[in-house]
Amino acid sequence: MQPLWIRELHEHHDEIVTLHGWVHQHRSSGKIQFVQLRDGTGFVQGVVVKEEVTEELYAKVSSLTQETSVLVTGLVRADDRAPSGVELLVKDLEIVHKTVDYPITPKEHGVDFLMDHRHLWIRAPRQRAVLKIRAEISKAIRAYLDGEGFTQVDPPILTPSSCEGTTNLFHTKYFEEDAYLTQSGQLYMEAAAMALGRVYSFGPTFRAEKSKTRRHLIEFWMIEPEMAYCTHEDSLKIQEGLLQAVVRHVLTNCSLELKVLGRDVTKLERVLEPFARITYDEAIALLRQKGHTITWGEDFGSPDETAIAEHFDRPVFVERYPASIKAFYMKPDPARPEVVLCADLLAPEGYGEIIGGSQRIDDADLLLERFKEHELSETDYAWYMDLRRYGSVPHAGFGLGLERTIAWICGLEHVRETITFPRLLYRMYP
RNA sequence: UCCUCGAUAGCUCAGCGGUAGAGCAUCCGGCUGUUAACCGGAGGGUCGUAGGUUCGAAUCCUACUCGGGGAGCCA
Repeated sequence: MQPLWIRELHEHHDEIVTLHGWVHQHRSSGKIQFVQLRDGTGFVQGVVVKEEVTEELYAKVSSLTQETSVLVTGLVRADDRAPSGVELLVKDLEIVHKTVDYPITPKEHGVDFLMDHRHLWIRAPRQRAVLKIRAEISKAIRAYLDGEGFTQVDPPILTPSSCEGTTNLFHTKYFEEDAYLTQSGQLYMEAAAMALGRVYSFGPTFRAEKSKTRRHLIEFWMIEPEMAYCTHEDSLKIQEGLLQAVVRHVLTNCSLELKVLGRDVTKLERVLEPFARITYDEAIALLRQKGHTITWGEDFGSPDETAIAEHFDRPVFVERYPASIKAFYMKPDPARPEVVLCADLLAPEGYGEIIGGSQRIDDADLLLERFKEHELSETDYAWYMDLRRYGSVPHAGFGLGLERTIAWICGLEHVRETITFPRLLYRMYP
């Protein structure tokens, strides 16, 4: 008999079917046994009644251990007493591989232990739910951007130098030359936008920072859209539309997973309303009002960002920062050159910055000036200057942090659970 | 790099100067509707490592190792 997936069971009530999967849990009550079976698509309970099966089958089921892989044949029937509403009355069972001493028991475990067993931990219902939602979020991001006329472009991962010149990069050799793992594909995406109009990258990014907080990974994924003939305002509309589409997609397609995670969906539903917006100036005033000591021209610290985000029940754009604390390529506000046309999007509930974006400098002379101010090599960036020499246009773009977005939507304590095998400070195993 | 907390049974922890404990997991027995099942029994430990104080150290002190949370940096 061709095995079915558990997610297909609802179409096979009162039929004899075969499932293939793993024993998630096993309970015995003397003359009746319950086997929780999982196959990656869902969970279902198998029931074995002693007086209805052979002694041999009953004994075989008695010997089942957690995570033993099995083929199970039985009758599908609805039963309110079963956790999923449907259960399988077991008629036959074949052990594919017997598991002995599975390390992750159905009790509490510490983070260190779980991370050491990440390759097994991902089998747990909560972890499965997060990875499932991650895949759906990725899908929704691509669907939205593709629908808005974007083309996916893949920038290089090995780069000759830093894109923004600030953070520490992972160093490696490129034959005789020095090379670094990318920390952002943005500069390349600007070139791609001039070729294809609207583009986005979707890939891994590396930061060799010794960050050790719930919001940081050493290796994480970023989506970097870049748009030609686009202003700061246009970019904010795309950012808002993108996140709303993502949240809407998750709410409609992942309700089971959100339930497993215990996520308060009313907080997510609020995201479908227009986002809050505040300028850097207003944010400084707000922080001083809340008792933070900060003066105009200083960058926000982590506690500052949290305080701003907590003030709103939706994501909030903080825009127009002082030019002096932002990246060299950001375009000054023509009405107020001391600030730049940029915005960071802070997620609600303390999940921090999930988007950073700006309109880029399109004037060659101004960009050259910025190179000098930041002591950047004109020869290294000659190709980037070319974009302002040959048909320069107003353009803007942003970077969306995938893992922070997932952590926020799933309501997780830490970004490390949003990726299958997180690369963390002092942790590269497994 | 800095601040802070921690390391005791396979796992989660209690014990905080006087012979090493519990729950879960494992094994054995019982139970016909379990939902992290329940009930009874058994096995299981150089208390992270190295020094020091003390009649006596898991417990106090020092250093180191490993890890958690945070700062800075950022998505």
